[in-house]
Amino acid sequence: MSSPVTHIVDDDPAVRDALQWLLKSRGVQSQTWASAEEFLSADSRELCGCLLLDVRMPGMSGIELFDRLRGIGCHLPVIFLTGHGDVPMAVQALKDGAFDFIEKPYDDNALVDKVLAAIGHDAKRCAHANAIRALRQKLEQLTQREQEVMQMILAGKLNKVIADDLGIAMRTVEVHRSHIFEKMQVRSAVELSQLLSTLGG
Amino acid sequence: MSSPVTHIVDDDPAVRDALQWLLKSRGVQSQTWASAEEFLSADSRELCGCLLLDVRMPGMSGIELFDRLRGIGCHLPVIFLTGHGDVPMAVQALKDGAFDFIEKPYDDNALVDKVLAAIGHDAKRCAHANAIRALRQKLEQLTQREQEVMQMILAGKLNKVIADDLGIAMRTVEVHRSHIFEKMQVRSAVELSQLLSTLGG
DNA sequence: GGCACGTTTGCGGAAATCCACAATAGGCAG
DNA sequence: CTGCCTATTGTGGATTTCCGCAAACGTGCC
Repeated sequence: MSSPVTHIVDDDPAVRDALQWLLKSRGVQSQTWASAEEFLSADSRELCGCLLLDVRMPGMSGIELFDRLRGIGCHLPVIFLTGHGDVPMAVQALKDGAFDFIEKPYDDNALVDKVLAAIGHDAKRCAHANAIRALRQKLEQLTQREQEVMQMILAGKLNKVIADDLGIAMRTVEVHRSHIFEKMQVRSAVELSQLLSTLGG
Repeated sequence: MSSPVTHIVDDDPAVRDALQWLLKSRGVQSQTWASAEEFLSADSRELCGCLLLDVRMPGMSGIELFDRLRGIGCHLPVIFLTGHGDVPMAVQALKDGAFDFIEKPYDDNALVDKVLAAIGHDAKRCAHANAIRALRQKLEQLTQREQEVMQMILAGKLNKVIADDLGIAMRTVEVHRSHIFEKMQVRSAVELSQLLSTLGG
């Protein structure tokens, strides 16, 4: 897993530098982007850390970038920065899943605290995302037939019933079952069920 | 399950009446409370619907009431109303789990929409809470010993292992197992695992 | 054609689960 | 004291699961 990086998106070079300097002085790695469009061109789905986003920018606004990112499956925690934010905008942003919304001028310590909180939050998210990814990888190792059988196992059906439903011999179901457990690296149907339940959590 | 009610907490009788009238005209049941203290004395944990809360009130503020309610296990969705809200306050409220934050003067249609959204949201929460309650009720039917055995079943242990760990005969474990399935109304360890996984979801 | 892989099936046995019938023992309420 | 609940154990059998050994068939690749 990559180390957390705070991505700063602001059209003003002075602001970018000030933020980067502030974060660096507290030991927080950061990377700057001069526009929403620039950041969008990066592969943001793989990133870990957080996103410091100026609301008002020429071209694409921070809000719009936020929406776009969510649309393409990037769930990096976003902290908005704005010079003249109004309550409805802040409320909407947070309801849409923004992590925080800060008005300029900001307090250095408060901002760093929020960034650290966002990074901490994202660490959990990334860990969970990695667990999900590993699980999907295992699931993809299963053949079509094995996935069918697995569903029926999770439905609590006995091998005999599964065999009847699929119109195959019980022995075949047993073989599939064995392969499923092996590939999923579990030793019982209960473990399998618990492993899969982490997906829908 | 009780039908949803919007609880209005505001010290100004005119505001309370206006809100109640507005909601009634849209078919939304409501109940008014003249102060935070008054609402706190109600058994708010059993309520379904939402909470319209004035931020600034004599005595306990809306924000403080909100915190208190969360503290005592009331998770009714809260919509704050404020005459002169600032961004930091709105942000903090939403981060603490408030459902919405509206500035006065409010738009009637927008407010009703938000109330309806909150009520819809709470319907799901109540349904889930009821499921949890039913599950807890079943769990409480289990004796101490049965709960121990259940944990070990969920850990994927075989009856033989459970018997060894508890220092009792395998037959006894089988009896417990049977009782557990009966009381929890499931027919296999897999179903049990899935039933319990709804708790941690 | 040969080879790998997936799906299928059978045989037979070890191990585990499920269950009815039966019984002992302690705690607790009426 | 009696009845109910809980925990415990045993016997014996039906059912199910788990697994090694063996093999047949089709698809797709080299």
